[in-house]
Amino acid sequence: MAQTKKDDVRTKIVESARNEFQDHGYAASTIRGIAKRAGISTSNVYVYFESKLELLFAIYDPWLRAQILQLEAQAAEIADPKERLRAIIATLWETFPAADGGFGTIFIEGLAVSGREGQYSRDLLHWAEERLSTLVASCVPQERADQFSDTAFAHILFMAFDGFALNYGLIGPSRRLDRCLDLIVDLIVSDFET
Amino acid sequence: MAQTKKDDVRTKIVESARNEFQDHGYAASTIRGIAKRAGISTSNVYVYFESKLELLFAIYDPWLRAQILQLEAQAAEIADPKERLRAIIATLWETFPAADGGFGTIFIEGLAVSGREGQYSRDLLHWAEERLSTLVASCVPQERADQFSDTAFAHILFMAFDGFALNYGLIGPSRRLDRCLDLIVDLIVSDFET
DNA sequence: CCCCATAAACGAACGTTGTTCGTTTATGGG
DNA sequence: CCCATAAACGAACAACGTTCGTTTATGGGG
Repeated sequence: MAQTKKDDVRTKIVESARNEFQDHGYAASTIRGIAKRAGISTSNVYVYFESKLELLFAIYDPWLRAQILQLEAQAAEIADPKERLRAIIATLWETFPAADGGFGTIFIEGLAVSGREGQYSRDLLHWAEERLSTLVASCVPQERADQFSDTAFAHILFMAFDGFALNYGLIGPSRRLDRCLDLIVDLIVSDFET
Repeated sequence: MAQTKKDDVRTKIVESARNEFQDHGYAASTIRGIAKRAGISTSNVYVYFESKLELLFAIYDPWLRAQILQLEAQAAEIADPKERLRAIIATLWETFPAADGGFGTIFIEGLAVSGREGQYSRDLLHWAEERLSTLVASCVPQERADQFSDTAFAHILFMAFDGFALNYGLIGPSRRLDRCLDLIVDLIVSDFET
């Protein structure tokens, strides 16, 4: 009966927004800039996305899920549990904040700026913590398995990810991160060494 | 030779800003609202503070320092090391984000929104981590003292504080926090029990 | 004690922003 | 081949942080 929403327009908006966010961060990116880069009018963006924040989620959700799945694949190839655990946490605290132009950082920025509606990100966070928890459990010595039977540790890791991502955006790569990784890994699998 | 900046005007601005931030958060607070509440004109705020972000720092810096000093006093009265450690981390992850209308949360929000100039907050973060590190060291068993001789653990605690503060602002108090506290404390002083 | 240079204080304005509105234009089912 | 419908558009709205030009109060020098 009328025009229909076109997948290629939606894709163009998403791609344009991803580039703008990576170039300028969330707050400094404008809907006008995103629309211009996509080759459409400013107001037409709102035909496809309700708000700037929803646009960010549309990019971040699949991005994080892909990152987690990729992390699982990489971890599976590391035989030593201690080494594997270190790689997992290093990915979360070091790689993610810096990856793809600091995208982890940009999402945290967007959440802090626009957010007052937790429900959006809650499902994603739970999913990610569940996967991360399973991953961590595979690195923990048997006698401590019961301590890691729920998602509490993964929750702590993710909360700290928020902090590292924020700091990465404000200051840049942390020089103390290696020491933090050594410490947290030692706290968990030190029994293997002694 | 002319009018001088008046301490009571400056104080009124700070008090007004503190109330506005607590009522509406950082991004939703306006300079106009702060000025009106302080009983002065909008532009006069800029005679006393360079920007909205600097105004936030002027409030947050002494606030955090006072909170840390108060934490030190409270911790000193807890004899049992394990209990003391739990109280310290609980204060950082649970009390701080919620205290004074979520002020810890509001600062993280402000940093994420306006921040591109890490130097401002860097000194404060280092100071806080130094104090926190000393505090934590007093709870750690002797045989693990070398692991806690630097600020790495305090840094992790603060990074996670960022996450908990952010989540408190977006979702509200975490129900899983007790489990996280149990876990992190057990990881550090479990030797005392077994 | 009285100026007056100076800077606080002010109202208006600037340049942006995210978002909405009214209109035009393209299109897919009858 | 229509035409109701919704995509697409340009202009406008309301609100923001910040700046500007002017007015007004004041503290040190005569």
